Amino acid sequence: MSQSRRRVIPEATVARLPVYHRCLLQMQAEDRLKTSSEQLAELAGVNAAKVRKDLSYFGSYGTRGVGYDVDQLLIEVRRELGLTHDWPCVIVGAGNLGSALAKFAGFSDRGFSVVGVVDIDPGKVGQQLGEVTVYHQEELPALVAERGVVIGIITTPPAAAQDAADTLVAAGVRSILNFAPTVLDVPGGVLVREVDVAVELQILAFHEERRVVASGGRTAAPVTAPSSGGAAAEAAAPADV
Amino acid sequence: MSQSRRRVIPEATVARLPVYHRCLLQMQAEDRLKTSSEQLAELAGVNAAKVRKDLSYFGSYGTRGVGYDVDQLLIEVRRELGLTHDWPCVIVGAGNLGSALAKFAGFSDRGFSVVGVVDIDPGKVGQQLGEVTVYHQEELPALVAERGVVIGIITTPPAAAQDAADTLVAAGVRSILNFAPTVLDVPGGVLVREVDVAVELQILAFHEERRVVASGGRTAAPVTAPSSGGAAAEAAAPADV
DNA sequence: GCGACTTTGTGAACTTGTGAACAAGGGCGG
DNA sequence: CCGCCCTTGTTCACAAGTTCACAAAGTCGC
Repeated sequence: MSQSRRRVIPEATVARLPVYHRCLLQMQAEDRLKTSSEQLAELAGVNAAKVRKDLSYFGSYGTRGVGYDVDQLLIEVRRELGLTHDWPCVIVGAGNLGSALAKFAGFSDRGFSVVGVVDIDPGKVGQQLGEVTVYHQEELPALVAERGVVIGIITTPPAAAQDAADTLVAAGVRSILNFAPTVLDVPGGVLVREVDVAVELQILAFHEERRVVASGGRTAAPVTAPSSGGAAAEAAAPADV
Repeated sequence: MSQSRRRVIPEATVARLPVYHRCLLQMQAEDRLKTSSEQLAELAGVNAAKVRKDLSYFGSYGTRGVGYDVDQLLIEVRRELGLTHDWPCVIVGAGNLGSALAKFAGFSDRGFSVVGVVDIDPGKVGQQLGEVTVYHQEELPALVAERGVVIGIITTPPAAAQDAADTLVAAGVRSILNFAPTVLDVPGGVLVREVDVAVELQILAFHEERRVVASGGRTAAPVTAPSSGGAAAEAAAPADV
């Protein structure tokens, strides 16, 4: 009980931890040894109080009057995010996006390794995408079992996404990152995160449209669309009207 | 005043509108004429009450006892999202991801057209990515001005992202979709949405890690990580324990 | 050593978002 | 033409998340 008392980290905080992690990595790369909630907030684009509260959820080791030790905080955040070990992922769908992600080195250095790409098209099987090989989708269960895959990334066309999800779930994968524009129907216990580029564009379009209406066609009117919905960020600088 | 009375749509609702839009498109494709908040909720993976409340914000035309007319609702949602006209976009960064997005047809049919890709690498200039040509980044202002670009999509490496954003802003773009893992510093009035694959994976990893801890290593324990942060979705089906 | 200064950690108000419950209102059968 | 039934639109209470403000706690200069 004593160890699980702090163990209720709000989702909103969880979503920000990776950003802090990234900022801390950057600081470490710049040989910065100490930092403050103020600095971290600046870099992460959030409020300083929020940073402190977020960090306090897992009992962080800052020193009052001084700040945080970059290395130590990084270790804490990394542990909290489970980045102390490697996470094997599999990509379902070897189309444009799947290929791009497979070749992309951007998250292999952050604890995630793509152990394989699968596709239902036999013509794509055997292809080499960066350092990753394309297998047939039928081999997915074997891949999951042998390589200990825990996270599945769906980059199929929407019509094939549900099937991809079913295959992943059947193979034992319970964390899915879905790039296909479909709401997946998965059994309880399976966590899905949706990333839909079109949705993001439409949200931008909404505000853009609103902007024109609100300003009567002017071009430099500041919008008032505060960050929400997970990924929005509106610059807080004073408008230069 | 009478027309701007309803004009306060919460961000959370805005983020869901594109999903409803997608579901309605699907219904229309299936020649379904009428629908209910219940059906729409099922398809969109949300609560029925939420659907009704969301739709009521822009004074929707449902009929009590009957439901919503698919075509009409689609028109309303489309207007609200500003999808009645085309949104010209430009992609900055012709790497793996930028190329994939340029070739991707997935949002051209939803009102967004990529009018060009720009890069700082002269070696990439002139390439053809699907139906889009790669230009030099210096030509971005001209592209924006001539083609009326309103949305910029950044797919550069993180180190180049801020420069890309500055270039876009200088060219007059005020809506940016940022795929680079960096928090952008933009002037007031510019809206940025961040999409970071690594962040998404890390959020999944967090819950996966937590799952192991919570269940003592069991494999089928349902997590309790309700949707939040914009893109999370946990299956609500009863766990088959 | 001691006081002033700095920055954390947190309690509490406040805002935003959600889910349930229900009254209002329109269609349909008789 | 009337009443029943169904689904919307809305209200309300609660949950989640954010921001402020300040006490606790540490360091540094003198």
